[in-house]
Amino acid sequence: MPENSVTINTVAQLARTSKTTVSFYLNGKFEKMSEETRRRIERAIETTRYRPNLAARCLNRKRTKMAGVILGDVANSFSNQIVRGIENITLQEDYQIVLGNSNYDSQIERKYIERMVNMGVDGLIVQPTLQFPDVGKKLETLGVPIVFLDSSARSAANSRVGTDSRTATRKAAEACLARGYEDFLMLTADPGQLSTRKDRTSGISEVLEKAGKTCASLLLRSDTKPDEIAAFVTEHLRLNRHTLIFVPTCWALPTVYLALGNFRNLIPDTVGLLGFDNTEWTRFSVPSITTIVQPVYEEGRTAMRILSDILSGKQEKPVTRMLGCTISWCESTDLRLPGAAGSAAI
Amino acid sequence: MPENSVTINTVAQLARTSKTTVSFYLNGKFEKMSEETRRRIERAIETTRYRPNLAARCLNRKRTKMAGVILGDVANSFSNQIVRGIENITLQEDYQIVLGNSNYDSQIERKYIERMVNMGVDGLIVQPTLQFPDVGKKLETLGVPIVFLDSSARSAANSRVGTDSRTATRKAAEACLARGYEDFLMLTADPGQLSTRKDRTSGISEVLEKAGKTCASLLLRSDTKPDEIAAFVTEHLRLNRHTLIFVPTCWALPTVYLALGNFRNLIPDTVGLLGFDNTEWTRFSVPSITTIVQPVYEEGRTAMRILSDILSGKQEKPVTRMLGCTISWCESTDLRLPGAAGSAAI
DNA sequence: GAAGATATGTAAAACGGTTTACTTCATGGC
DNA sequence: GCCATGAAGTAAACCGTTTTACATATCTTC
Repeated sequence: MPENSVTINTVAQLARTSKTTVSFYLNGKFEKMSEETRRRIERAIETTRYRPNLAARCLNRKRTKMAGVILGDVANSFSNQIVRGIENITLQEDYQIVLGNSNYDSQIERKYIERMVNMGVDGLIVQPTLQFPDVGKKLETLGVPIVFLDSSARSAANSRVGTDSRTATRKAAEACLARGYEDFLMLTADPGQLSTRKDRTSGISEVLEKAGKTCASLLLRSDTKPDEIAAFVTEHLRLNRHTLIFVPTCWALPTVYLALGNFRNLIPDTVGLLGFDNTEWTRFSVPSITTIVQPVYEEGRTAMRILSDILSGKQEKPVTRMLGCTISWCESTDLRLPGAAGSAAI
Repeated sequence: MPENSVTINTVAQLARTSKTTVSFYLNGKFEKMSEETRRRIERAIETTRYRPNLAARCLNRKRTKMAGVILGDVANSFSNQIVRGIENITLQEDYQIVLGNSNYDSQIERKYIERMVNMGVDGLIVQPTLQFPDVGKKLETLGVPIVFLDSSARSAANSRVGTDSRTATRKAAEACLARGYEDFLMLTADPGQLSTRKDRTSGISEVLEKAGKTCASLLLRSDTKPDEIAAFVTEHLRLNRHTLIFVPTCWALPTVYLALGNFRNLIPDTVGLLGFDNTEWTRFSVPSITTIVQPVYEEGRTAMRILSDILSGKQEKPVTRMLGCTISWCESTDLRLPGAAGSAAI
């Protein structure tokens, strides 16, 4: 028998009381209960090893203490820090995480949202796919609060947690200008509708415009080969110098780094490299790579904290919270010119 | 109202039939139903946007289609590949993942196991903490099947999925001997009770014994500083040459790599470096690092496959399945001597 | 045309809790 | 001695499904 056959009735019987009273006990309503009865129930629970069946509880209760978390790819470094952050709060607030992987596919995403709502999650934390905002109208009819990660989609029904990558990018670009880089080259994936991606590029455009400079760029696809990048960069460097290569798309950084093979010895003096999201290898590669760092763990914590506050009634309306980024200065941007070394909050 | 107020009764009413029939429909038992009725139910479900309440379903059904997954640290590269592998199966088999992070703490682990069983998960996949096997006797009374990851704990109640790192280590050591490394140095954390860690070191000892060699070693703690390692290695290299440094503890590899700063130019000619678990940075660092690779994604898939088979009755008894490792040959072991290049299954 | 057999369907009892509405008893005040 | 109050406790309804056991109508078969 997979099911534990000791129910609230078993306990009530053993404690010589009613299941109502046991239920009260379980929910911490001790007022209507004598010291004596309480102890009998306690003993009965202990000897029977009784554990309440959560499904039954969910049935006529509002809350299941489950939080649905739907991410594009649970395996990448963004996601796993997010999950850790969420977990940090759920553990102390007694929630359970139900995990879904949308694989950046809005069909699967929708499927997961439906299933999770049906199984009774109290709320959702979702890193939405591109298409999601279109479905936004349905959010109000969803019935549960939802927190979006890194999305610009607003509605009356959803909270948001994001990072201010625009400011960070601007500061980084300014600092690099100050360090002596004169020319900028952007290697990036098509930002498409993704506002968070646009922020990263617009932050840099803003600075360059102010400095009266322009910025060459190459659009990367997920299947762009290192050779293609290398050719483009070679051609670019034939005409320019003191170039800062900016790679705002974090999954593209390894490919770019590989493509730069022949230029590595030019880093950081002739060519600088600025990426997004530090990982083990950006720190340990030689040269190590300067990156703009999003506070991902904190983002997860914030998202779950918001959800928890909404569910407990502490927070009435949907919230938007933007977190500041950090710049992790490493060897790939010229350290020998004046400027901060190490990590800097902005 | 957070709850969707359209129930099976709403549908039954609209379809002018009984909720029993609707329930049958929902569970695919069409035999007892006229074409006509079926269509009416279909339409009613569609117009009401009815979605069955999973909690109610769980109540008197054996299965909740939830699988509990408890890992030491959901954020590391081992875990997230595991989760991806599990997710790959759950998606097609219609299970939901309920995630827990034990933080390698057996108290938290136990708490999660209890909570998950109470909430009705059909089965568990657990990367057990060291202390867990002691609690092993309780497994039989748990009521749900459990699959252990990378653990030697056997009982009549649990299945296991692991990787054969011993064979892989042996093969790698043999290959390195053949490539000309004469001296071996092991930098490792205390294996303690962890049999999977012991396998990694015993694999190498076996080979060296056969070759009539011994192996110096330094025990690393989680707080060992790079300087300390550097000093030890310097001293060792003063007396030895053609040394292969073997780091079987994957979290220690970056620290060791950092500590080897001054010796990096000696790699791979004078000093070789062999690690465990390839990651982005072991591939992209210069020189890139040869590692023994566990098929982690496949491990996750296998674990969930086993669980699913047990739950569906396809599999009667607990299973143990060991997966073969791979060696990812990179620049840090002398490639210019004869031997395979690239990745090799063993 | 009576006796199954078959097709179609349903009422009611689970499932294991929570919540509501009600009871009983003791106490105190006047 | 009567009423109000509060303390301690419980029976029964309810949550939304599944499942069991039974009902009815139609079709075969002899």
